[in-house]
Amino acid sequence: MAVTSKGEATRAAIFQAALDLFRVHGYEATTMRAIADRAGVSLGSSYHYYPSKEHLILELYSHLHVLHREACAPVLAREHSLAGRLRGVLRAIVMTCEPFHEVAGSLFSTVADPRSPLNPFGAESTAMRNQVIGLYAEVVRDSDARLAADVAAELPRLLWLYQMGVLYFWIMDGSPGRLQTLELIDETADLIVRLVSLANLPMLRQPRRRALALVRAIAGEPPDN
Amino acid sequence: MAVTSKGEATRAAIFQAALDLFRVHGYEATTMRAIADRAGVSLGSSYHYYPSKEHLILELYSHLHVLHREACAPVLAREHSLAGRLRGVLRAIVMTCEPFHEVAGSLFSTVADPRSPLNPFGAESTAMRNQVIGLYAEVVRDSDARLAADVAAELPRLLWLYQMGVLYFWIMDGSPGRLQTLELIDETADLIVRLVSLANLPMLRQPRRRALALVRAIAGEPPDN
DNA sequence: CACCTTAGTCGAACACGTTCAAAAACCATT
DNA sequence: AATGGTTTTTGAACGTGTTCGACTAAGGTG
Repeated sequence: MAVTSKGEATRAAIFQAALDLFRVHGYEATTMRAIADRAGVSLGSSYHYYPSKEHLILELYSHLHVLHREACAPVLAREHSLAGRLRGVLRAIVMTCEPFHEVAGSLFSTVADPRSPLNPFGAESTAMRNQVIGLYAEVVRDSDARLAADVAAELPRLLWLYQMGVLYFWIMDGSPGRLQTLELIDETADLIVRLVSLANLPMLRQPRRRALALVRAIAGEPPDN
Repeated sequence: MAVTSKGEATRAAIFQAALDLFRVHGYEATTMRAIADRAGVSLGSSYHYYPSKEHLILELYSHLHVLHREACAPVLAREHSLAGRLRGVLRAIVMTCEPFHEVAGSLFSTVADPRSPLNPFGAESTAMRNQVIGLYAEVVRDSDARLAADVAAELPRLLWLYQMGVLYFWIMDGSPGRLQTLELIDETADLIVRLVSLANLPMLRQPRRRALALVRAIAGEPPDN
């Protein structure tokens, strides 16, 4: 779509204009005509670089993922408790996405559609999914928590799912300063760590085995990293 | 919106036309003009009865909810174990919605948007939400499971959330006969009952309290039924 | 330099959801 | 029957995302 450096510059200008307008007016109130105007190009040109308005969100999506990894790095280097690492990573994602809170709803509903190539569960986003799961594998691996091997094996995938739940909660969260989301993160991160470390209790052993078997059966080894 | 019986008939015709077209072409590919045409009314009339295209989905929802309640009745009358009742209700919802499986994806992504008036967590769907939560209250109340009072109080709401998770899984499920979803239901229903009945263990008491407090803090008493 | 290919640009036109003011049909009351 | 108010219906607009065919600019090739 953008082959020459001139094309690349135009593409960047369109994305930047969209970003600015999204921030100020939100996603829906921002028209493609306004984006084109601000970028100094014609309406048609915008569609030369981005096949649809939603594709501008997609660009934002990968943009945010990079920022998130950067935001995570310090806390992952510093913190060693599993709960602390989890909290840190989740807080980081909320902070990173905060400027786009209003846009996030549209992003989510776009991506939630099973037919969307960007659906987090779909085949086409395996790479991105594995990156995020890999992040949580790192969260688990370098923590000082002592976990059973079978739990440790499936935990990253489950934490990835957990992150998606938290993000959806955040999208819906209208509380000032997004305090509800922060409370949710603090409480659930703690709860998860507590439950995971209790998983060795004799009484929990059988449910744990079946639960993990279910996760394996569904998420399957085939598309594994 | 529909005061006279004639109005009621028109409203029904529009809904029926929408249903037919949704089934065949899906939600997005169905235009309001096509619906109006098929119903034999003008475009404007459709908007007299349904403020927006999305409101047709809402009607479909309550339509399906009625069918679901009917499909549930036998198993709820017969079955007394909590796990059996849960399984029954969830299988029933999957069966009921099956004719709309292909459409469900676009419906979901439309409804998942926080700005949509149909968002399940939003204010406008409180009535529908409480109906479903009420169904799960019935599932819990008339079962022979012995639950702590605090757990029993929050469980219906949590089961409603669980149902939404299962439904999203079902939407994504492309397996023949939807067998994966059925397996998920069987396993998780069992797992939930097991965990809930273990909630009285001394070691689980404190996490349980905090978890329930969190649910209360977030779902809140204010918009309670 | 002339030519050709391709990337980039443009803006008019289209389709669809939605709005609105006015017409028509309907119904109760006089 | 006539009147007045309410419900229902209509179709022409409007705004917006998207498409498309044509034009321009740039760069390589003989």
